[in-house]
Amino acid sequence: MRIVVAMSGGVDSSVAAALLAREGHDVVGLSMQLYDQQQGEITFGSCCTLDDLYDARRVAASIGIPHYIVNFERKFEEHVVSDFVREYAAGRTPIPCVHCNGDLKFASLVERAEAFEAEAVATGHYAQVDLDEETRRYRLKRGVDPQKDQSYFLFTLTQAQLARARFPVGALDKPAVREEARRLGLRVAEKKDSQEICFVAAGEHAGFVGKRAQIPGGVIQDREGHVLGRHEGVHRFTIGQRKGLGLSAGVPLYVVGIDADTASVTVGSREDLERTELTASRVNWMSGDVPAAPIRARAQIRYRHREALATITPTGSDSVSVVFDEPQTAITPGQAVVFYDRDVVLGGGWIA
RNA sequence: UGGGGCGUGGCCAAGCGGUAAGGCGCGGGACUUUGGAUCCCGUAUUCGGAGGUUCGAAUCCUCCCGCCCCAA
Repeated sequence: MRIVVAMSGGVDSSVAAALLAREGHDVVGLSMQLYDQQQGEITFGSCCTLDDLYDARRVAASIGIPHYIVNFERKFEEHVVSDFVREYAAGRTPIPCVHCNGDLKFASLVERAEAFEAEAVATGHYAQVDLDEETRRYRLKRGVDPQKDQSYFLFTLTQAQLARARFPVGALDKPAVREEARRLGLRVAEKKDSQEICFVAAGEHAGFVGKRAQIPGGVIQDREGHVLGRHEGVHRFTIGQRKGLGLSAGVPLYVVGIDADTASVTVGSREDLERTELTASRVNWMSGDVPAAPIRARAQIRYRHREALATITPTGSDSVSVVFDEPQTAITPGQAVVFYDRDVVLGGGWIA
């Protein structure tokens, strides 16, 4: 079977490609060029740089598969970067990785795959897919390694995309992946895990957004409306944030509310961050139909959040109301809420 | 200028004769394919200023400076 592998230049996708090749598949490596490497405008983050493309190329060569670099600069700008800026400007906190996965890797890349007459698209995500024999639906499941599971970032995938998706490292844990990389002699075996937003250097995202959007400053207030200080734009904050407020009080202060319309940021105590309910829109019930009645499931409100039991009530074809059994800390608009039945992703949506 | 109170690191604050707690903030690290959180480490040779008492003072005394409250 011909399979296209999205190679980022990291260990995971490198091993994914190697495993598929070893299984005898006709593997084609594709790497996405996401931004013009020549323009000094972007301060580079930790992945998808020229060095990473080079690593991907070298890995492809060493495992004996063809490798191509596809130019996704425009798509990346359209789907990932512009959304990132728009969301922050609106006082929400975006997850660029979800768009990168859904809109690029599993949408645009699938199109490219067709040009290569490939039947499937593989990535280095820690997630699993299988076909539910009863419903004849594809199911997205958590990766075997609970520490590295990335199913949360894949909740927008459709049945058509799942049908073609392959996650070769999803059945392994990270140490096993590194071990495999070492065994294969891959140059990226000890490469550091990617982290943080790939197109923005650590700690620079506020500056990045500020350069692309005019965002007014405003006040920082407590829950009673007392002005405690000023800030230079709502894009510098997210719900639950503690650092960078420039305020001191007897107890740590956290951002508990952001209002882009009035450019105000509200702070409060840690307890003030707790909420039991949320609503989500653009919900993708990826493995089934919209439930006819409220369901009990576990909901995860951020990557690395321990999923919590909740009652999920559909309020429309793609909207839901979620009520947790226990209060959750820092439910943040712009982040995703993903529903799980054990390790199976039922669906997910965007927190309003 | 009658009475009272206070001035300790960026903020708050303990200490009240024995050689500067703690919290917040800030910096660094760990963790992490979003942001945030969390955890660990660091952060005043010095206590508004100048004298004095004392073996020894942020702590006692004197004067000065600056705030605040009450009364007129």
